[in-house]
Amino acid sequence: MLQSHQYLRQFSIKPSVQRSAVMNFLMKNRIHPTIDEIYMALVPTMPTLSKTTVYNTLDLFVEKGAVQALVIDGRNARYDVNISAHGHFMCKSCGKIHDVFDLDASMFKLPETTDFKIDSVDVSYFGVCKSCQGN
Amino acid sequence: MLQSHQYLRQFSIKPSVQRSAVMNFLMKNRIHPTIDEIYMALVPTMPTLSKTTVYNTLDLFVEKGAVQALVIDGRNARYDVNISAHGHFMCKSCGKIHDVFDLDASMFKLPETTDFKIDSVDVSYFGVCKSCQGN
DNA sequence: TTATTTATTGTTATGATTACAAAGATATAG
DNA sequence: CTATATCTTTGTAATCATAACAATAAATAA
Ligand SMILES: [Mn+2]
Ligand SMILES: [Mn+2]
Ligand SMILES: [Zn+2]
Ligand SMILES: [Zn+2]
Repeated sequence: MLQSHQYLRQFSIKPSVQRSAVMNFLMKNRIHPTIDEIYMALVPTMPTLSKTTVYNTLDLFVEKGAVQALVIDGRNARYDVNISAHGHFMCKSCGKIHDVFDLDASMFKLPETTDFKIDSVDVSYFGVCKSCQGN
Repeated sequence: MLQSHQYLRQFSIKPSVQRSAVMNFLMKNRIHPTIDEIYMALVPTMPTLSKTTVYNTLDLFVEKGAVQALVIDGRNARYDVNISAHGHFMCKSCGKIHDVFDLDASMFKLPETTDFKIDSVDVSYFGVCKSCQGN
């Protein structure tokens, strides 16, 4: 499997200890985590880690195109190391965010409107996930 | 043109003075405003208006289905009285949000995945708008 | 080594949203 | 009409995510 520091170099990001740790977490926990979730997961083994560094790191990753930021959650920014075109589903009940891969590729085509220079597309679904439907 | 208080009654919302004013603003200013923009626009002519009331009012409108909340802006919630299926474009430079109507209807069809009970779909584009491309 | 750049940290500020209780307005029963 | 219950608005305070900023530390270049 591709190591986090190798992946970072592909995007011209110098792999510091903190950056590698954040990227490693993203690669192994593909749950679209928030800044706080990343920080809370890493700080036990990196006691000097600052949340500011997590913010800086993710901003850099997005700027360099190594991860994508999701705006599906109105409250927090969420991050996805899978930068391929795919949709997301957010459960209104448990808040978990799932990938939606079975979308037609045309979903991510740009519309005919030429007034805008479009860089990225977000396709977001909202509803109730399987395990929450029982409640 | 449909009056705001008539529109509210269609969604079983009692039209108080504040609610009608907020809805009237949304109907006449289809710019996907934030809570703060709505409050700032109304408070000069309604000096006792509370921002809490604007929050409560928009929450009620969304709950009753009279407006849709957009998550395209990571910072603020934005509201749209146009509840038909259409996409949005956000300019990274000026922050303005434009409607994208020329999307195929299939964009808003639900995917084959049956594990999720899907209530709504958001299609959001990000980039630079025409007038900001000159800079 | 020394100077310069880059990365990380901690503190503080800002701004959006929520929680909650009090006050005011409206509707309804008697 | 008047009392009572319900709905609506208001104000304050708390919470929480994020940004700004300066100080420290580490890495790199000269
Ligand atoms: Mn994903
Ligand atoms: Mn719109
Ligand atoms: Zn769920
Ligand atoms: Zn613009």
